[in-house]
Amino acid sequence: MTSANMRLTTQRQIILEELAKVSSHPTANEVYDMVRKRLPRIGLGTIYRNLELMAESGMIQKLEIGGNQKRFDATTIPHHHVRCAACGCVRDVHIQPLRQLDTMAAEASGYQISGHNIEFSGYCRDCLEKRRSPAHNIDH
Amino acid sequence: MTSANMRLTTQRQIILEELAKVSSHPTANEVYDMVRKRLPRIGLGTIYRNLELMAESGMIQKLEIGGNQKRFDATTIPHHHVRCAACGCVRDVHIQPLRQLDTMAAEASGYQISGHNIEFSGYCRDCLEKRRSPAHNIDH
DNA sequence: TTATGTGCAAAACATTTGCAGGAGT
DNA sequence: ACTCCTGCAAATGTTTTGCACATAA
Repeated sequence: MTSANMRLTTQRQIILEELAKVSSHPTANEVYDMVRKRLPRIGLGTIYRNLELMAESGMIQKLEIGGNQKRFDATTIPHHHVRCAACGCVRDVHIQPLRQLDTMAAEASGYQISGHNIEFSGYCRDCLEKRRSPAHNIDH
Repeated sequence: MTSANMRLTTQRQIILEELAKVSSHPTANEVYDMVRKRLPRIGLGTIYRNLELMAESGMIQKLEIGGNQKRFDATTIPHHHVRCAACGCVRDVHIQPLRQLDTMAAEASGYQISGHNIEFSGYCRDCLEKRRSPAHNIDH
């Protein structure tokens, strides 16, 4: 399935619109909740099928980052991500592409390398606040 | 649970031994199959519980890389991975640590960054062979 | 002896799929 | 009209959990 012969259904338009509204890299289920407000009868299967198809045809990105669920991103510009070790939230990290990494990896592994993505881990500002606040400072 | 008060059970010893034997970054189910040859009555739940505990206590690494299953690695030395886009196999990529990446990410995101891991994608040698061989050269 | 761990089975999730009816082109 | 797509529900695959019994310390 290419975007050329993909029908422009109401469901697809709305999924894409809702995904473009947020920068939170929602899971399929979160997209379902957003879309359901406008299309109450849509099925979760439709969400999965279309997110997958859109990712394959390059309209959106499917993120394979840590955690139990896949996440989706309307942005197709290559960039990296940081995930908060405490709350699991995901945020974009735009740093300049380092193609030399691919060369190094090709030499080190013997694979033909097509690209990479970097997942940073750390703590978001909200979770840092909570850790500093005395009420929650319970280092077991 | 820390390694200090973790009992050294037969199951744990054998899981660790079997994991250390391979460099294929097995999934929990693959570890189960390896361990079952020596402990036929072990339960899959025990495998999951112990891999998780060992990862938490730093004895092994849990890899959160693309694909549907978590993978495990007896090596605790930090390193990166490459995953074959065709067959899904995972292999180590040892390149020198680039701490400047963390600095760049901290500036770009506002998070407190504790580290990163890089997942390269590409094709392994076997899959490159198959793509070149006329018998399988069926580019749809 | 006693807290921790195990095997087993059931539950909990995330995701995929089959199918009959619906809708875009 | 003729595909392709959708909603629904059931199936699949992975991981977690409750519980009675077993075992390391």
